[in-house]
Amino acid sequence: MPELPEVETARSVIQRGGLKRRIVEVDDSDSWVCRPHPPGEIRAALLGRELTEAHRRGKSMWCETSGGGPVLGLHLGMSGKIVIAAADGTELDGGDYWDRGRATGDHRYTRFAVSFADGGALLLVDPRRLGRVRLDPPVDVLGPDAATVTRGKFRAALSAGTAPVKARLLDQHSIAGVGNLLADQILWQSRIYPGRPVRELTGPEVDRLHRATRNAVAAATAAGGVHTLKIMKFRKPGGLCPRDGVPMVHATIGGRTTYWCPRDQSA
DNA sequence: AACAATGTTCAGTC
DNA sequence: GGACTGAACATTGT
Repeated sequence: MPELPEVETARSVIQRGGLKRRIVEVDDSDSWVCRPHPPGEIRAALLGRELTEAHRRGKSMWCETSGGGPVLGLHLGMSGKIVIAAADGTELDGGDYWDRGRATGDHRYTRFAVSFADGGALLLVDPRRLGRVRLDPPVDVLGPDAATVTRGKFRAALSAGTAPVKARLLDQHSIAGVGNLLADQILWQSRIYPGRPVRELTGPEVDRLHRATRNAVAAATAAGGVHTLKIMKFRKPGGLCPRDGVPMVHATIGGRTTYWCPRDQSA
């Protein structure tokens, strides 16, 4: 589920409801999600502290903690979401594709939990268990955030190499935050073939990609998630490009299923 | 039952 | 060492 827009929603939920509450219990028993920390290590580092600030870069989130405590890194993986619960049982929900239609309060897939002194909690709910919780995560290795990347930084990230442009857009070290669906939207909006080597892109094409990236991220964030992107309506078998009515085609590019319009995104 | 899934990482190759 | 590719990871839904 989560690309940059969903992660930003989750960060906002933590910022709004998860800060300044004393931590009295932590369930870090899932040693896969909490790797490389052994069970109890994250718990011991957080007990008695508060989360004081929630940050995000690309798809990575992290929270500062009080009293000179460690940074708590949170990653939603392929299917995670953050739930903030209040003592009275009400929930602030970071939103989740996988939970649409499912009763609220269904936390069968909780993989990590922080309980607060006021009776509330912060939960990482993640059916596919590819999310991750760790202390002091490395965030400096990420590229510039896709929501705010400047034209100059964007040009630099796409200036050299032979990788398909879609693979480069998905590379979190180059640009942080673009996932499979955003990438298809960005390339379709820019009318560029996803398999084109970045080295062959012209200056105007790179600038189109930059504008499309900023636009797609802003639009999806405002509308509530990447599932609201225009391309979702025709990014499927039998889908027709709304610009010219041609059937979309698909193949694996950059290691991921990719849809494009063979008419105006020609190789 | 087989396959794909909105993500990351690691081993292998050039 | 750097760039790049494809498989692996854990689990669920179609």
